Amino acid sequence: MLESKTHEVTVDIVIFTIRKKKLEVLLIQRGQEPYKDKWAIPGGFVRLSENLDEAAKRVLYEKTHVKDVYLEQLYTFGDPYRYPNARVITVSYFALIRSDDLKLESEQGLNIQQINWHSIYSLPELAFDHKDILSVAIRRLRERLEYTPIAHQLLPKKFTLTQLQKTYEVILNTDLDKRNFRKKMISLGILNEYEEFTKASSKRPARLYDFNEETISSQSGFVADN
Amino acid sequence: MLESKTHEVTVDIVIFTIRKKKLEVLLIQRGQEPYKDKWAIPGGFVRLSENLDEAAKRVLYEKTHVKDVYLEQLYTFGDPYRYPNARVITVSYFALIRSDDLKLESEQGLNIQQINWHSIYSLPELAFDHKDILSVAIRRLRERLEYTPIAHQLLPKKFTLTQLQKTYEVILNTDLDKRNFRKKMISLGILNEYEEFTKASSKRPARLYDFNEETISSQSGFVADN
DNA sequence: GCAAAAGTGTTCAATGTACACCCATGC
DNA sequence: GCATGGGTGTACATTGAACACTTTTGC
Repeated sequence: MLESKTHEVTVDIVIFTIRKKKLEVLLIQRGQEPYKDKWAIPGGFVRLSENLDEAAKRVLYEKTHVKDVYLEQLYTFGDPYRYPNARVITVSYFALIRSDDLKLESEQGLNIQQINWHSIYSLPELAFDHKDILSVAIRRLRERLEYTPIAHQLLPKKFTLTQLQKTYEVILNTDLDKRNFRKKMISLGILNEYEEFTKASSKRPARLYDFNEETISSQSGFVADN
Repeated sequence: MLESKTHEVTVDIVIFTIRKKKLEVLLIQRGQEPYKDKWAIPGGFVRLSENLDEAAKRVLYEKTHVKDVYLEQLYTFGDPYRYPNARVITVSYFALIRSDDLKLESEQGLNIQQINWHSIYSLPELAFDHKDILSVAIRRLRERLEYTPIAHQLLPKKFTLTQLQKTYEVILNTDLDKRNFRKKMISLGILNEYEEFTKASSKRPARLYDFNEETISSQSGFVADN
């Protein structure tokens, strides 16, 4: 029934970004069987010489050419039938990137048919058990957002409180109260406030902030980042 | 440097209990190299025919002869050098059992040298990266305790609020206020109150409670339990 | 002067924390 | 009657939620 005699181990990486005011995930359309033409979370085999975080980092780089991003291990999927005709155990990760850091499509080269962002609310049919992986990823992302400053991974170095709030709203898929949100963020003491302002677009300039350093570095309980 | 050409996949299971008013973990003393005589978390290879939860359940059963316990996947460790001369990727789990469900030592048979409970505060030297696995497990256990009724896995079917509180205190390694603890637990609405009382040991009898069914079954977000 | 987004405080409810005494039983 | 653990309530501080108007700018 199973053709392979060994376990193969892959990493699959759920790559999130915010684009067009939506939470989107990067998917690749498969060029061959199984699940030809279905969309899949980017992944690849773990090499014998690398650890899991390194494998995830490498695969992420191969697919997106971005480095230095938030990467966190999620969960390991190993149902014997998740992958037809082989025993493939996959260690899933999630990553956050700024979508404009990524020069998609263009230099992606040859045999990848399609690589594209998809809103998490209108997903195509996914290959394998990737729907499960994605739902674990979304849950974890939202959890992290509440307790850690990961939002900084999706924002420019300096940002306005409104930008920050929009990021939270998009990820959590709710509206937040402006005053309460600002009060909360400021009281957390994780932001630096600058005397710089957006120079404007026909409205009142907004003050710029960033996350302070200690906050960012302490965020990584189980993060492979560097 | 690495002898193996393939990944081997194991599950390692951090098995907790409360014994002698301490949080303890089940360890096995290794009989051969590598790490001969060092203590290790129980584990075993994942068979091609079984999924990860099943593998964990099986290994747990083989080592302890207990079934129907709380089991939750923790994290996957895959450093190429974590296991000498082989590439062994391990999916870690944690489990909770009532220590008196386990008839240790006796019928454990032949070639296991030693299997024993160890307080998490006075651990022997551990093999491999098992210290890391254990610290992830402890963190996760404490997290779960705050949000889910896993404590019922460590208690008799019916228990007193004092027993419940002691369980929390031992796991969290803090003292809790009796009145606040009771108020909190009762206000959560997850307990059933009985008209039964401990018949006593020279003090006032205590009322018995249990966790209500829905609570217990909904606890398993990512639990392999049955 | 007006459109558009930035910025700001108070009230109320809910939740968490600190804390000390009486109760029921077995001996 | 006393030792042992069981059981209970109140006051205060902290946190989260609801809510509307003024400010600054570019045009």
